[in-house]
Amino acid sequence: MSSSSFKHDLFTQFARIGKALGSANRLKILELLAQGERSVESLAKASDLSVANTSQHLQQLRQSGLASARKQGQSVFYRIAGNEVIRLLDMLHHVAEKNLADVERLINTFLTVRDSLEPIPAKELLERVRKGLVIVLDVRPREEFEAGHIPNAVNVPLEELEQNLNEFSPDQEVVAYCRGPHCILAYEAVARLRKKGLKARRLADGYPEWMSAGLPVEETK
Amino acid sequence: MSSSSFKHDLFTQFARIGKALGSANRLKILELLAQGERSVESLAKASDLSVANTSQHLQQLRQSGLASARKQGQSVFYRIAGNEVIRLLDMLHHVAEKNLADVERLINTFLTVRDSLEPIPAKELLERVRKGLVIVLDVRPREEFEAGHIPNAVNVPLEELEQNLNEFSPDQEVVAYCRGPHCILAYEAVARLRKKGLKARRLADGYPEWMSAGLPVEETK
DNA sequence: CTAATACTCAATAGAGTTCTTGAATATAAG
DNA sequence: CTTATATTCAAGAACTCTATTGAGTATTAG
Repeated sequence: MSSSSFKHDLFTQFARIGKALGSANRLKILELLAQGERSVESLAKASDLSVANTSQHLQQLRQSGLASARKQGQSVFYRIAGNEVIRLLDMLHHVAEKNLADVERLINTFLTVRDSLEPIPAKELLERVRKGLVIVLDVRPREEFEAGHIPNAVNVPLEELEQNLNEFSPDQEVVAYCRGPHCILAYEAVARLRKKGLKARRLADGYPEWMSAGLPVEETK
Repeated sequence: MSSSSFKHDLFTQFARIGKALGSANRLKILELLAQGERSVESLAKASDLSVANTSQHLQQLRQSGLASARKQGQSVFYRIAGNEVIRLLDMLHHVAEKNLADVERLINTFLTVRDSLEPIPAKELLERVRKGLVIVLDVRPREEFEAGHIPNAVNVPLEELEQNLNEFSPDQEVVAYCRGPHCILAYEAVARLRKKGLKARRLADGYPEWMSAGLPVEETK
């Protein structure tokens, strides 16, 4: 059957992508790329790898169709190849949270206070926003925020959160969200806010889910 | 920052799943599992690997949370860990089709006749079914078919297609579908039908998309 | 033109993965 | 109790992947 060779070739191609997802360092880099375009050096610094090593990982990501690159001057800027890659990463997180006991444990121990950990559902958030009870924090990159966000949300990309921590009052509850329901940015924002003694929670879903649930949306023009 | 160790641990866990997806043979096995529960020996035969090797791959799939197992008598039956795994695989196919030129080329050369290759959109199919112009072929496993399918569709799981090829008349157009829009089962069904000289096309989307588009659905009780 | 910067390339040691082989274990059948 | 069947385990050869090192290339700044 000639189909078996076709199938084998096809699976070999799929495996290229799988392989690219099979290294913690590469996933770390992808996560950074998902926050926006970045140069090799900046990625190397942020992921704590040597420049040469980072460059090699980036080339693998490019060859497996997960990232693409643009040269400007002496710098090369890499970015996520498309939205489908972000959805693939989200599914990866989802499967990990659901099927790997270690992951659930990790997340729980990191977010220390167990009982206030529950993510807030979209509908509940909407009511509380209307009543002015919570500040909604959007930790996605600026461009994504501007393309559409939850009404009255404040945009503080994760990188800038540290510098803006003082802007939040300790009495006000903060609800953070980002892309998917498994987006690590939101987890991390919550963790950092809590460390500063703030009341912080996560939105149960991310922006795509909010949008496709038909909930109100605001755009920056 | 203690968060960096947390993040590293988390990515290491995610990478376990990535690694599991990073082998053509393991993906082949997963694809078989996606068609239904199977024993180690049967998987070994179907994927043309030694039993010991298959067993090792299956253990990796289990440890990475992609598959689970059940022992019955002297056999061990493995199955896909959950629906989220099927969606993960679908996203993997999607990214591959979209971002790897090799994959598009492969699919096109396999489905030989380029001009009749276009998948049929859901709405068009619905009309043609009403007029009795096409046979709709559901190649998913029996249980999934019974849980819900396109009205008047015929269920022939891919494994049984070869034996039932004579049931189709050469004048009747056949439209095959399965799970997601990137499900390989449908591609393969179309290829096999065409090889027999039948007029075969693929539905542009899979059953989940058909359902969530609010199109009519039939159940076997 | 020279130096500095940003990145890639090539070679390589060490670690990890794959597949094979043969033995070990568990269950069922005679 | 013995044998057959289905699966797993363990060890090892061949191969692939990762991170490091130092050199090489391209672009900009002085």
